[in-house]
Amino acid sequence: MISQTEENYLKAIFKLSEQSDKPISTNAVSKELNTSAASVTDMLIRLSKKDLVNYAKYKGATLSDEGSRLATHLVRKHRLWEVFLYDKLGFTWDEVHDIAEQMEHIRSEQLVDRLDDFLGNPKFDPHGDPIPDADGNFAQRQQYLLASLNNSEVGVVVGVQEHSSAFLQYLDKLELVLGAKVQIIDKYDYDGSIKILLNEEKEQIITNKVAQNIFVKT
Amino acid sequence: MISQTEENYLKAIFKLSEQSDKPISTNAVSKELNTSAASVTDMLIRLSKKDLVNYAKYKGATLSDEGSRLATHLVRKHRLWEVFLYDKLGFTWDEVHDIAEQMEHIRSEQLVDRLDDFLGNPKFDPHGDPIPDADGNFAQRQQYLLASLNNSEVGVVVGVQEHSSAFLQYLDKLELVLGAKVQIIDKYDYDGSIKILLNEEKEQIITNKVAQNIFVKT
DNA sequence: ATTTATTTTTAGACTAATCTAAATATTTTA
DNA sequence: TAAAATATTTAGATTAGTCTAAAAATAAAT
Ligand SMILES: [Mn+2]
Ligand SMILES: [Mn+2]
Ligand SMILES: [Mn+2]
Ligand SMILES: [Mn+2]
Repeated sequence: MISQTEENYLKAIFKLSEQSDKPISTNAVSKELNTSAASVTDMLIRLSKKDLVNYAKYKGATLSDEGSRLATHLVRKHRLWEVFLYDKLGFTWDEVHDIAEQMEHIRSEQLVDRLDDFLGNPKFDPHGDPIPDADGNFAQRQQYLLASLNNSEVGVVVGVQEHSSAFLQYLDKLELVLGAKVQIIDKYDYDGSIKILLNEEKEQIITNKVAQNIFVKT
Repeated sequence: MISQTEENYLKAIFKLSEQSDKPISTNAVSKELNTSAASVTDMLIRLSKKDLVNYAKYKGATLSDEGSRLATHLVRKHRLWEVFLYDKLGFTWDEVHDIAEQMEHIRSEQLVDRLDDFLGNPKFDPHGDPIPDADGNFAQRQQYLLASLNNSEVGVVVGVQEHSSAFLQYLDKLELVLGAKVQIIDKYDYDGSIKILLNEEKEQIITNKVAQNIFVKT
């Protein structure tokens, strides 16, 4: 049996592994989970005894096949619950994550699969992140950073890089939500800010920081 | 903050308190939760330090007002999730309890209240047990044991006393489910078994043990 | 009213998960 | 490449929750 705490460590390592190919350092995990580095070392030793991570002293950790499978399943549950909260209960996209953090730990294969069907087998969660299927396969999609588009190019918002409530609420204010159509009018070298045409009707300027955290498909 | 384990103890004491007015003994809790009596003593001391139970050595425990409030809220969550699993995901009444045991610990006031609305503010769960509202008030209903009806009396099944999967699955086979209409044809003193007319069409004999575990309204 | 049986508490130990402080490795910088 | 800075591990402690075995209290039976 694997504990909720162990699950959280696996998920953290999984998340960090998406951002880099190298083994994940003790400190990276410690920062991600707000625990001490000492605690992380302890846990990595425990997880490697269970063959869920490959760990070598001072060398960091990677997920084993089984660890990876478990982490992917957690991500599946997390994102399906986010869809449930958003689609069925009317929560906003900045509210769903914290509740899903709890719900992802519910153990019942039947529950996950029935939930998936109940929700219409969604392929993406409310933040545009892909939902792995029962076999752990993610839907892949070409997506670019909004900041990388050139003048006059058009994109549709399909995801976010940042997931903080503050950022998501700010996007609501800017009306830069999933599905929004964005055309690049001009890019200003001075501070990297970008003038866009939003949904073919409204021009506005967004900062580079915002544009660096939005994914679009073209 | 209260832990999941503490929540389970509160719920156990709450459940046992429904069956008797006296303080709940250490052994009763230990039996209910499958833990040692020593563990229960430890926990009762901890819970009484948090003013969630009133506990005196060798005298058993009762819930404080706050403990009772928390336990009722857990029951509310448990039964709402059972309705969700039954109504929305198509689980059977013998499957919902175990999953709800996990889901009842999810912490979010908003979630509970939105779920309640989503489900149409149900007053009873799939076993016919009343669901407390947000203020902790239960819908009360006159209900009798099927075994207590007299010859020719009619009742509608509205609940069960036993909640074991074995019993619930057996009731499915007998078609003695919630809503079934039952008329007493004859009661046999020899072994207490009862001949009933089910849904105005089928006669069958049920054991006293079954009749003692079914609630009907008349 | 003693003795016997049962219940409950205490004593002591264990595991999971966490922390701080100190020791040791690794990496960076000069 | 030696010194300084940073990262990681070890040592030792703490808390929640659990257990078994022994001691003490309560209840039941003779
Ligand atoms: Mn999330
Ligand atoms: Mn998400
Ligand atoms: Mn139940
Ligand atoms: Mn129920």
